[in-house]
Amino acid sequence: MLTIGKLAKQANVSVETIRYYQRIGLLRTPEKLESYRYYQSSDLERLLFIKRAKQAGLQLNEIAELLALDGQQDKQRVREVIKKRLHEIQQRMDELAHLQQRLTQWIDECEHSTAACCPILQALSETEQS
Amino acid sequence: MLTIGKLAKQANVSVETIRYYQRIGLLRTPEKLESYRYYQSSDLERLLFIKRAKQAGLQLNEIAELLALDGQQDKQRVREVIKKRLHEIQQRMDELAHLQQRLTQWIDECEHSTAACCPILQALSETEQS
DNA sequence: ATAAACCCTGTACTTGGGTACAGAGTCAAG
DNA sequence: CTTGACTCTGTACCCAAGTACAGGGTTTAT
Repeated sequence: MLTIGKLAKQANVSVETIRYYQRIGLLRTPEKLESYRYYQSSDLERLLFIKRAKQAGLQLNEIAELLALDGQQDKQRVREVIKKRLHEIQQRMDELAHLQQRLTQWIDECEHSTAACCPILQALSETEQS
Repeated sequence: MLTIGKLAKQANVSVETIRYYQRIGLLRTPEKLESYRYYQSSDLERLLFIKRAKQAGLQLNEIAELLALDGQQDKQRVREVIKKRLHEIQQRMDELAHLQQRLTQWIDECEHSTAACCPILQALSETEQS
């Protein structure tokens, strides 16, 4: 008899996480059997699917979509979901690269400047709009 | 007489944003003068500093630290703040690069596979722990 | 038989950076 | 002297993905 605590232990997630997934409709909430709810191995499999997909960088709403697709062999749609995520990842990486470049340049300038006042603070205080 | 609305317009931020910065202690809240609060050019400068630092990818708590340092010529500490941010950016980029690699590989496999069932869903359903 | 360990529901809190009101007071232009 | 645009304080809400209880009931191990 798989209670929620044992299910949590087997998937190595917290009970609260499972309840959260239930709240957002990602996992079913089984009927009560004498005041407790009992789970099946299919619930564990689904939970493990979610865990792996999360580790792969997917968001819960995307995982929900994949789970809805599962079993329908809709390869096209699966790829679309993944490609959308890839696009977002690429965008975020581009942004971060820009920030990195700017900050690195500042550090550089600051390290090689002989000015008493830090050029970083100077740059941030300059009144011209970029 | 610079009221909050005019200050907001000059810095091109919303009134609510200014009030938020006041709430978290990033901007001062001037005394009331006959029921309204009036601002000075130093408040505008500080607000613009915040805006620029934000554009440069710094977080508000880091900006608060820089503002506390400002005028003290503490170049060392300024660099430390920026370097810490750079480190976090690098970590996040590494994470994203990993996710990107994994998802790209999956897309590839899925596109070249002739299996009826999508290999992505397969991978996510496999019971072995990574 | 009792206490620890578990389960239930429901609600509030977290982070970061704000946004969105409500309800009341005030200022300025026509 | 009114009306519309502003300001004030205070509170609630947004996103994502949970975490953290409180205050009950239940089951299991000793």
